[in-house]
Amino acid sequence: MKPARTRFAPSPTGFLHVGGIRTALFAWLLARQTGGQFILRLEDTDKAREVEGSGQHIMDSLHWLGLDWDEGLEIGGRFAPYQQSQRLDIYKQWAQKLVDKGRAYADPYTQTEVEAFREAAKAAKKPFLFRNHRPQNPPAWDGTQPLRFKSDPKPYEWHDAVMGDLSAGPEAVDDFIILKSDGYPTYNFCHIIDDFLMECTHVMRSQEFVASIPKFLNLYEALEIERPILATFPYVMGPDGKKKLSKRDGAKDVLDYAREGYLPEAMINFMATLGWNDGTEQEIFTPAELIEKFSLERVQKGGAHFDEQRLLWMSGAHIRALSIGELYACSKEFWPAEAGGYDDAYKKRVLGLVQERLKFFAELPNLTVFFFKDLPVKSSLWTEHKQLKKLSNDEIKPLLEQAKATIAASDFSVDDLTARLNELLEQTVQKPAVLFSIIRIATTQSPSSPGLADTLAVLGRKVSLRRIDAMLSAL
RNA sequence: GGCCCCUUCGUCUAGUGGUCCAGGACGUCUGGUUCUCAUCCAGAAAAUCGCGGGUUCGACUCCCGCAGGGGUCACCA
Repeated sequence: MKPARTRFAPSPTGFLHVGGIRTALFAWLLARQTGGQFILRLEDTDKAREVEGSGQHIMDSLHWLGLDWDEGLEIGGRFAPYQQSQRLDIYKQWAQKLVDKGRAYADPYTQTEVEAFREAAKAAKKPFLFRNHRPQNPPAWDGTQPLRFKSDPKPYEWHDAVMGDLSAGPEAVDDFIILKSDGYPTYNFCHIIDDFLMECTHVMRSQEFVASIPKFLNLYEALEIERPILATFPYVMGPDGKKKLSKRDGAKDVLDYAREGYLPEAMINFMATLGWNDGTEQEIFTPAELIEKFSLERVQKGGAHFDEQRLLWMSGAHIRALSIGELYACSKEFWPAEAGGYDDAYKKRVLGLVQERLKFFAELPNLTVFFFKDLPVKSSLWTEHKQLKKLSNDEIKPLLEQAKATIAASDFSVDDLTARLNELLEQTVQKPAVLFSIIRIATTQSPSSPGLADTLAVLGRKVSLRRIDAMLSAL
């Protein structure tokens, strides 16, 4: 496959959610797979909608996920600048070419007048076509009026790398504004210029643009530029309902997942398999595998719902696949405050015990506090326990005393602890559900914990016995 | 309303005329793994393949119609 030059061209109107960044991911995947380039371009031509700081926020999101770009914002490149607001002269030149060829004209109407045309069309239940109102003798363009493309309506058939063969009639082609009266170009115009100048081989974007593609096709012809490969992605849908994932319906900022301690490779895996699969039964992919196996042809045509459960499962699966060293490196910012005084070796042992129950790192404090801090005695743990609620304190106390003696005699290796605990089971003729629960609750004061012997071994003699004593005096 | 697109278990999907009374995964449920939670293992329930017509010996797969859903018809991208 020829090296692909793909691009991600967001507008700085806020944060990126999973739906938006999946588009970036697919474009990146293709560039990496073919040994091509991935370009990051900022489409900041709408000053009104621009949100301060979102350019940086978008870059942060891409950085976190490891979607690195070869040209574009921050780093520049052969076709700099990569920010459309700094390329106004370029668009003006290209627009002038169109004017010279008689393929663009000044729009003489006021916005109110155009709005009236639109209303009339709507009332007549007809699609609005500006070209039906194309002026006979448009005024000379002086830069203060919007400049419109003079279209050449005709039917089109084209191929989309994802959607397949598409077609539309001439009614899909209309005169649209290419330069606004404020001097800024519209997306419809400048993305075509930039993609051409930046030598993009593929234009990958989401579904809302399909209806405009005939217009773009018409413009490519007028500009006499070869059109790139088109690839249109379906939406990522909200968890319920039929609407696309959107900020106003609570879609999260991708960086929220970073803050909650999801692994970037898990997010990538999740996003990639939302609407794509390799045809095998493989579910878990590393980024490298994705680069190798991704293909536009296997992207679904229909929208896929965002499934939080699946994300959680996938995140846990990626966490489980990490070595302790890797896991530890990722866990740095998520430890409970009390862990500050403990050394790396201790924390790694703790991590080893919770790795298989961790779904994302923000869960770390809840899962591990008791390894760092004596928790207050919590009576509900006894009263709500299936087995223990049937026992009185007088029944529990001697068992815990015995357990204390047993544990005190141990060298606190997991094996020795296990062996002694098993002996105790026989001596007391208790079920593990009773005996182990008593010890577990006494030493952790938590509703759940890793296995008892493992937990005690990490806690150590001093802490274990201290907590048992505290429990004993509370009973 | 015109035009365009989409439609397989709750969800993500496999499936390109017979190997599919539809396979996998998430989730759910059941059981097991000496305690809890999780992991892991085993098993179960779960899709009349949107509906109706064709074509064919045979259709989830091809054709036609319909329905539902979505998109679009901005000096937003």
